[in-house]
Amino acid sequence: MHDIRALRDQPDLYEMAWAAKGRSGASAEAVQLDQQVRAARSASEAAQARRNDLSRRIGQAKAAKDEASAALLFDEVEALKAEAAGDAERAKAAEEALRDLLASLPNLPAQDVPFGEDEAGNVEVRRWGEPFAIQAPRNHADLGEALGLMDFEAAARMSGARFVVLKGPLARLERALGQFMLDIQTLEHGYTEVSPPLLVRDAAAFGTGQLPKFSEDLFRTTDDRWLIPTAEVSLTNLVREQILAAETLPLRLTALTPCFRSEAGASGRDTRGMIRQHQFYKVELVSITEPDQSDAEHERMVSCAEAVLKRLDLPFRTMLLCRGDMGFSARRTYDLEVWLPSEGRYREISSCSNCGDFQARRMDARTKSAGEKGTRYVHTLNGSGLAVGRTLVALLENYQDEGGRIAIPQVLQAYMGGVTHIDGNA
RNA sequence: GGAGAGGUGGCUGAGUGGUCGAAAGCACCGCACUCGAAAUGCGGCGUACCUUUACCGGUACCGUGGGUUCGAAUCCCACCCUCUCCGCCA
Repeated sequence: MHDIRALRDQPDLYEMAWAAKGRSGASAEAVQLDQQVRAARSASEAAQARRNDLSRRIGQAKAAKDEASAALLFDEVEALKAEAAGDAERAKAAEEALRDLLASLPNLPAQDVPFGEDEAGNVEVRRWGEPFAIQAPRNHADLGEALGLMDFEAAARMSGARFVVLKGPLARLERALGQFMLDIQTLEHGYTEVSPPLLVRDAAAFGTGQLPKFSEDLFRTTDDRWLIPTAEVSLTNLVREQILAAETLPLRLTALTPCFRSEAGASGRDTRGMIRQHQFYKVELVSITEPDQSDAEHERMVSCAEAVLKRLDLPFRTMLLCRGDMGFSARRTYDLEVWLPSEGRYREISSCSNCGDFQARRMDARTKSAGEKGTRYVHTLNGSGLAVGRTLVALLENYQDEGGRIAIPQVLQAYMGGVTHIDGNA
């Protein structure tokens, strides 16, 4: 959601950002609607003020048993009614139109976000690790199926495409990864573990920016809730409609949850394997900060996500997304991309965004300092730390040997009951 | 799922059609008293938007959205939420 006053002050700034996202003219439209809103509202309020005054005098006349004066005032009010109703209706219509428009417009990128249309415009910030030399690397789906521990067909029989069944040590590896990541974020990075609802209402999905524009990406329940596409929704909405004491910030929250995505616009993409599923586990990181702290928190969050890949010794690079490739709610986003030998390229495994006050406005989440008079909107940040399914993919592919065995990184072995390799006979 | 009770300002809580943005108490802030503190006394103390250099002023808000009325915290309807009891259930 956007601050209409800020927009009023600098319409060009907004126009530039929105034009780049195909919403050219939206800024001018909002300014115009805003003028309509305020004109109609002023007229409506003036009429209402007169009506309130007359009603008050009717009350006084009645109290004084002066029925004649009351009758005169009645007529006066009656005459006002039609006029006032028209103004009120116009004000309401314009307000709704403005609200709907503003709710549909994406966040503005931060100053330092590079220009660019799409993925190609992203900027590599740093790179860590060297891709392993693997002879004729097999992809994770082939490896998993050959091991007899990954079954897409069984999943398809009961659930359809974009689901998978993991078995035995592979199922355990998924669990191990989740626990491992959660332990790092809670024990080492100070995030508080949360076990949140996976079903949320409209208002929550609106708060983080999934609604109203992206409902087709979500699954809907029969009682009109939404399955969360990421724990970002649940964790961020923890502070909705709250006024947080400044000294309690930053809030650092993490959760390991399933995520559900319809992948409506992705038909044909990544159809084979576990890269793009309707359901996957993810460890999510969310920070709630004071406005001037969010940029520093963002860098910190990225390093918290990177730490997991480093610990697993998986080569990755960190990308600063360009304007065209950023999501709806973000003002700056870093993606972590892990090396996938079978594809010979880096693929997204984490996305860390600073949303500024964009989500906070939609949720009405504010902060207040001790001596301070008013309140300010908090800043919200979210990041994957990491996507468990894709990390499993990366592990399989990067740790395979010629025989199709998978080595378990040392840091995970404790979580795997001491298992050092997965070879299918386990 | 059935039956019932209830949602009022930071908190407790009064208010069943007219000057109610809302009593009172607590909390908080200022002043007085005091060497200081406590106690006491006096005063102040909601939010958002509009207008204004400022002062003043206006509008809205008593869970949410509609409705009745000249006028709604108060009456009517729908919904949301909380609590109690019963039923069912991991």
